[in-house]
This record gives sequence, C-alpha cells and structure tokens, in this order.
Amino acid sequence: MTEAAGLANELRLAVHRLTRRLRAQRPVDGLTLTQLSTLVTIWRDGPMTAGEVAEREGIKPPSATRIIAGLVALGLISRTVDPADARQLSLAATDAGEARIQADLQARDEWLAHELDTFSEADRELLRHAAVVLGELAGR
Amino acid sequence: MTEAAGLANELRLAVHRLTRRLRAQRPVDGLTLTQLSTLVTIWRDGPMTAGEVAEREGIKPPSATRIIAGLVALGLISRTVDPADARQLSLAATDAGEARIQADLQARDEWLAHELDTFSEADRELLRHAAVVLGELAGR
DNA sequence: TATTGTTATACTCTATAACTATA
DNA sequence: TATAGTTATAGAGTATAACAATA
Repeated sequence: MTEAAGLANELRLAVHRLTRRLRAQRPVDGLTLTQLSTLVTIWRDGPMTAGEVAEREGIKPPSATRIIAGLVALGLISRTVDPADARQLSLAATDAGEARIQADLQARDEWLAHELDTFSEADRELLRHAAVVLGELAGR
Repeated sequence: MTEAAGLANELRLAVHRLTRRLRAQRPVDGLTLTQLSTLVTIWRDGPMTAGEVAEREGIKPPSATRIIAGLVALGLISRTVDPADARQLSLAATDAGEARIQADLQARDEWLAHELDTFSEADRELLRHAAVVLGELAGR
C-alpha cells in the first residue's frame, strides 16, 4: 500500500463516521443535514439556478429538485422562473430561510462547537485548514 | 458566531460533501462504503461482537445487524455464537473478506489517492493529522 | 430482570432512466 | 436538436419500537 493509499483509507473511514455523527445531530423539528447544507449554499452564494445547486453540492439534478421542493414547501427559499429563459429557475433564501439557518446551526453547534473547544488551539487551527482542503477535495 | 461555531459549520459542510463523493466512488460490483467500513473494522480489530461493531462504527444495533447479515451472506465475515454466552456473537473476517478489502480499497483509491497525490506534501501531512483528529471527534 | 441481538417499519438520501417544456 | 428541470422508480443507510433468547 502506498503512502497516499494508506492516508486515503484512514481519511475515508474517519470522514464517513464523522458524517454519520453529524447527520444524527439533527435538532427536533430541525432541517436534515442535506437540507441545511443546500440552504446555506443558496443563502451564501445565491441566487442561483437548480443546476448550479446540483453542481455546488455535488449531487445530480433529480436530487437537487427534491431538496429544493422541500425547502420551497417550508418557505425557506423562493423559486422563480428566469424571465430571460423559462427553462431556468432562480432560487434565493427567504428571510425565514436565513433565520432558520441561524437557529439550526446554533442547535447543531451545541455539540460540535463544544467538542471542538475541548481540542487544543493547534488542533483547531489544523481543522480550520483541513476544512478548506477537504472542501476542495469534495469539489474535484 | 463564535470562532468554534464558524469552524464547526465549515467542517460540517466539507465533511458532508466529501462523504457524498466518497460514497459515490463505489466500484462496479463493489461493497458499499458502509459495508467496507464495517468489514475493515472487523478485520482490523476483530473478532468482536455485534455490539462492539455498533459501538465502533457509531451506529445502532439494528443497523449493525443488517450490515453484518449482508457481509455474512457474501462470505466476507464469519458469524459464530459465543460458547460462553449464547446471546453474543463472534464476528471475524474470512480470507475472502480480507481479499475483498484489498480489492475494494485499491479500486476506491484509484480516485482518492490520485487526488491526494496532487496536493502538496504539507497538505498531505495536514490531512494525515486531520484524519486522526476527525476520527477521534467521530468517536465522541 | 437485565442484556444481546433481531424483526418490523418508516424516513432520508441519492442515483439512473424516461419525460416535459423551452430554446 | 439541445438544454433545464421534473417524475418515476429503486437501492442504500439509518433509526425507533417491539420482540425473542439467554443470562
């Protein structure tokens, strides 16, 4: 096993387990991790089309359609047809969506941010860089 | 938003997306990410009971039961009743299971290890440490 | 009674294939 | 014809609640 392959395996197992844990941190009546991730993306980088959502989140268009429909039904994003090209949508976070992000992040952070506070500052600095590198890797 | 909360959010989004990507790297006729993770755990740290599998993987017993049944059906782990306590199982990787780990890891690493090779050695060193810290976090 | 594991059931996440509407 | 998005369908992943077997 090469050096990078050993790292790949450890990273795969650790990331998989951590995601399971983070998914389970869903607050009562809260958004799922997938909904929250998509909502944050639209809020931070929107307005954007459905295709852009799929690309940024790394999912296929049918998956984006379903997640978007759920967020619209909850009133957390608005969905309007592009006047210049009626095939495309314009998706944007609503005020309720922004408020929901704050509330859900706070609830989810009760656990994660608390745990992060028990690590050394050096480890947090490490994770800060790691989050950027992992995000880049996910986008490849 | 506190410093740790900001980090928590970035880490959550990055880890979630990377897991999606890693899950999708399933080779044709290969094990799912969940099956592979469980099999590697039993192979490396086994023999162990079903309860230990659930605890190490961070899942509930019914989930462990289902995954274990699938791996047994594939002949990748053996499942014997503990002679000293008939409520408990003893789970161990078979030779076929060990071979399957090698094959599936190699197939999955074609993508991940290759991408990791395009990062700087400093980034790989960073990820090596991060994998350990993330693994610890997942186990909290 | 307490513990270990299983069964029944339901919800979430995601994909591929086939389709509709618009360009 | 090509593109943006949707619908239909299926498989994977996981949990809670209720149960069975054993200690």
